[in-house]
Amino acid sequence: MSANANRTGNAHAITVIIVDDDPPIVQSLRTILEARGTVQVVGTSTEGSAAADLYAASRPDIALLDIRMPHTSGLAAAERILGGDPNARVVFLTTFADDDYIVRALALGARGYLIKQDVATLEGALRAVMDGQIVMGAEVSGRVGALAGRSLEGGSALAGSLTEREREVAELIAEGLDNREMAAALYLSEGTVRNHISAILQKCGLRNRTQIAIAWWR
Amino acid sequence: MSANANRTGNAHAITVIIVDDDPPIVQSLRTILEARGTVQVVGTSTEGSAAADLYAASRPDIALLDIRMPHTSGLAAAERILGGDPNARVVFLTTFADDDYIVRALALGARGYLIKQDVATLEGALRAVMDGQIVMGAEVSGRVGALAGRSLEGGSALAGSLTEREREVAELIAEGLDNREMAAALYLSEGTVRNHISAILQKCGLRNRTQIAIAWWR
DNA sequence: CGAAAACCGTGACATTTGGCACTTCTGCCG
DNA sequence: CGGCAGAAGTGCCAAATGTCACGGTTTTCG
Repeated sequence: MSANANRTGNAHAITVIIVDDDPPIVQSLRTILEARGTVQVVGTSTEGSAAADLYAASRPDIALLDIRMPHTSGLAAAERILGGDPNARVVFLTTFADDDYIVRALALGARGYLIKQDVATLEGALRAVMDGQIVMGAEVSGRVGALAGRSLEGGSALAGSLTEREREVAELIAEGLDNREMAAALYLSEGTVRNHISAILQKCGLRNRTQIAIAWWR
Repeated sequence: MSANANRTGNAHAITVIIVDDDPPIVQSLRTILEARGTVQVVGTSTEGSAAADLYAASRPDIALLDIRMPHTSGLAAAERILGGDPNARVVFLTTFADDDYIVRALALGARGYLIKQDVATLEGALRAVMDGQIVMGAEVSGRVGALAGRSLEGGSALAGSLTEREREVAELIAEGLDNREMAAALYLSEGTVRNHISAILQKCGLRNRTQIAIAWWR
């Protein structure tokens, strides 16, 4: 609202193409991106196989590609686009964090790997991409961090700053116990177990017990 | 939907601290960042060892750390900051693509890895970080792609009798998604996702989603 | 000493989850 | 053709989970 004040004198709108197999998504993305007038959608398609041609024809600043599509995946489409123009700015859109895809996406030379859902942050991300940065959605961070950690060594993102009790609770979660069982196993009340879990989630930046188990078995 | 909307404080002035061993750089960064009034530098230091205390004292939205410093490196400083607050937004600054560090930076949970030189793009990058994105300078991208090791394995310790859809759901559970996120990811209703989960639990003799995640990762 | 942190507990509360019943649509097999 | 299984959906319900705000104890450390 009060944000007005176009920061950069960069008056010209960012041109993009959108390729996503789901028509409603294409439409809503277009509407949202064009709302402020700083992004202009110069082409759309629901077919991955059409992406490269669409790119060649419209030469947008950025190509937004859904990574999961029926026939031609976003990765294949990106490969063809980048084959034709190695300086193309390809940004992938994904509905969830898939670390297998993100590695391949980055290897291909993608400039972004964003989460479709949080649409409010899309425009800012595209602007950063125009500035030459590479942008990844927050939900992907965990997976990238885990990947990076894996490629180094076992850096337990979990064990970090947990207290002894919290570590015990985390271990039991990783064994598949529910709160009642943990309370029995540790001679605690169920409420206390819950408090420990809340502390673990807060400290580790996780959202639920399943993610604790995943982090434990990295 | 990011879960870290916590105490973001709202709004328009992003508060940052700057830690860099070179005083002129600190000064010029401060000047440039504050020029527009959208970023407020609430603390600076030329000593990596002081970073964690400075962070704890000023609680900025973002900590900007030089990655190469004489005594305490930016990585060590970040470790201490993130140890105290796992949701801290740590952004590294580097003089040029020093890709050796990026892997460790990402493993630590850094939100950004930017090139000091192109200062004009800094503010936009910080804004994207505030939106929950992770931002990397373009020069760094190559190394991340090289992380492409083997992220290929996909667990199937799960009973083989699962249908395709059920397998997909199991995989997303193992990624840590909740029902709402899975529904969005698979274009299903939340109710249907639950039905699939019930089927998985029944078929595999498990009792909750956490056990599905554990089984998936062995 | 006094402050801080770990630890244990309670109770209220909202949200998430899992189970169950029942319907619809599709493609496939005998 | 009928029957069946997978997939998708709805609605309802109870249990499990996570958060918050407390109060209490003990230990650690400056």
